[in-house]
Amino acid sequence: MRADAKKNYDQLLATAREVFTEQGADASLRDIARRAEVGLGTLYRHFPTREALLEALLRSSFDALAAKARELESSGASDEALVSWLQETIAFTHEHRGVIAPMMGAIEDPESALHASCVMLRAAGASLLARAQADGNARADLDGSELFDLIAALAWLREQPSHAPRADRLFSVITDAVLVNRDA
Amino acid sequence: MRADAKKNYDQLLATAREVFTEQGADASLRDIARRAEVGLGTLYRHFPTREALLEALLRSSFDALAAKARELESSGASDEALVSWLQETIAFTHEHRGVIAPMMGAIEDPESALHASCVMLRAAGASLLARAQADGNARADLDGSELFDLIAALAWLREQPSHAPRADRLFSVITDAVLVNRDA
DNA sequence: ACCTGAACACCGTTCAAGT
DNA sequence: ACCTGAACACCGTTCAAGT
Repeated sequence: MRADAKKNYDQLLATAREVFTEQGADASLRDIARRAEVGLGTLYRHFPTREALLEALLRSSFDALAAKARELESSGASDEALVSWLQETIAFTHEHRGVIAPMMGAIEDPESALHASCVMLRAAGASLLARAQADGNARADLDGSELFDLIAALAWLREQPSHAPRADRLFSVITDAVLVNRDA
Repeated sequence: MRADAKKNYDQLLATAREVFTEQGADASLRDIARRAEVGLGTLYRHFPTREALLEALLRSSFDALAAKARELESSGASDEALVSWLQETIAFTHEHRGVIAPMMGAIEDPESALHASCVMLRAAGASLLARAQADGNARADLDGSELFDLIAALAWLREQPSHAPRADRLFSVITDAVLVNRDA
């Protein structure tokens, strides 16, 4: 990449991070180009879709969540491992308001720039779920897609201001539904 | 209301119903005015906000859901009553794609035209939940707001195309979480 | 090889001018 | 009393013209 191109690329990413943090992942791309002091066409060539920009911005976070899952797989209790990972994943989406809707769109669209990351995330969750199920700690009749749906639902809820005071409560209601209640 | 005003009002509502059904509750208001063959200003005077238009369109459905809840309250099993009502409520939102987000925004915003309907819906669910709790059929540590959150989460999931094949499964996972599992 | 911004086709919302 | 649509301030996306 030419030096000036690289500079624009980096500047766009840094500005996108700022603007998405302020306004959510559906912020105006025009505004990002403007604040990055870069032509609108430059943004579109580096990042042909909003998903491509999100992917470049969030790739390392996706990787970190996948790494965390691998790490947790060889940790103590399989149910606690699953719950911690769910918590971290929800926290990640919460830090990036508006990202769960494109992720949900991307998971079954191989053309989306977010597809691979979402599939990886679903697989990471599926592994932790499988271990918990093998231990008898999680409902046997759930799969990775359903876990991903539950994550998405919780993530979307957390984006709703009216839901905020109940976010932690609902998280535990849903995780209770995933885990086998060993006190029963 | 003057006769011509009434005619425009009705025409707008009928067209909005069509367009929202085709494109979801976030469809273009301009498009609705155009297809209703009415000036854009006329739409805005009759319905100052998108919420006002949705409210006029859906009021009877909200009333029907509240009536259904009252009816179910004096029916057989309290757990089955709650589940049927949840099912009908989710089906309603599914018929009106895009409506759950403004509803979630309206529930804590008294200025929203959808506020009263949403509060009514939450109260209707809360009644059925309270009866199921009194019978020992539902988790005691849930309230109407949390039930509304769960409804919203399921409704949002159902709007996601990728989720479609798992909609019924996830519904039962969530209702299992609400109901006390009497086989345990 | 890369950048720019005008151009196009849309929005939501307001409001002066009309009937 | 009500209606209309131009006007304004935005979008996303493309692409001819520049360096």
